[in-house]
Amino acid sequence: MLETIQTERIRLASRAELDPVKTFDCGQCFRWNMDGDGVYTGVAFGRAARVVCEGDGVYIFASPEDYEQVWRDYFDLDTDYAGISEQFRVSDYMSAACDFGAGIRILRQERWEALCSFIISQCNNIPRIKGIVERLCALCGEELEFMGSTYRAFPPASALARLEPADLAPIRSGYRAEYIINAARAVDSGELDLEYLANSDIGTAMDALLSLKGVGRKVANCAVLFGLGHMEAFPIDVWMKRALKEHFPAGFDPSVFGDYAGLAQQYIFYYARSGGESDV
DNA sequence: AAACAGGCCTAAA
DNA sequence: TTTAGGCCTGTT
Repeated sequence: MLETIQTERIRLASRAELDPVKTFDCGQCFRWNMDGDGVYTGVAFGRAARVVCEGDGVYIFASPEDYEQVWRDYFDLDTDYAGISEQFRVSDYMSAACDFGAGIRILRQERWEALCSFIISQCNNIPRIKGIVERLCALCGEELEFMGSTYRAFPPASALARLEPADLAPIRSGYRAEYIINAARAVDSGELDLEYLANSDIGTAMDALLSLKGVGRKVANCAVLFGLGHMEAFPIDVWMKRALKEHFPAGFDPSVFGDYAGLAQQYIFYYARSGGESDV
């Protein structure tokens, strides 16, 4: 009998500050699922939680300990996104993107989970990425109980380092299996120190990640932005390429958006993906 | 049925 | 330094 975790309902933020739908469905994370009418349940850092909207507030069901140790930081609640995004409004298009994406928060995800998830993401769409990640967790993630259901933690690098690529056949990740195992071994052996890279400059972190087989510029940028907390990272995928070409025809340098360029990237990306970019 | 996907790798100019 | 083709699996 597992011990029951005492969950409480804790206010996270206003809905203006944190929009769960945008935040969980903008493509940055893969383990939050809508259970119905705006209720999301997810797992991160080996803890499960449920996020709900009520009135103009967003609340989380979690233990107070988990809130302090995990969720407060995870949702980046001490950062003023609205204030920061003022400097992104360099054009009508950017203003529209900022307004459209208002409420998105860059989740401060687990380092290894972010790296591994974005290795999986290459040449895949979100439903398939989520499917592969769930099967990976089912294969070797630790079980946890939360509000009457069983969930699985994301497997640590050490658990995957022991496996061979062929062992990942059940998760159907295709040619990415080799990349996953290889990266897990690099992390597990200490050859790739993600904590160190989270605390070094972004260039150092990028160079280290790019040395991994199966990690190119796009995946590395996502890993440093979503997993290592380097908010100036600016991942450019096919959607971003299209949007930037159309709205910054003279060329584009992410550094114009400063230390939080990654947030600007999410606004542009989310806006482009929802098809609103042709309006301006 | 064949092409293409929220890249990356290798080989070859 | 840029480009083409292949890669697992899944969907259209």
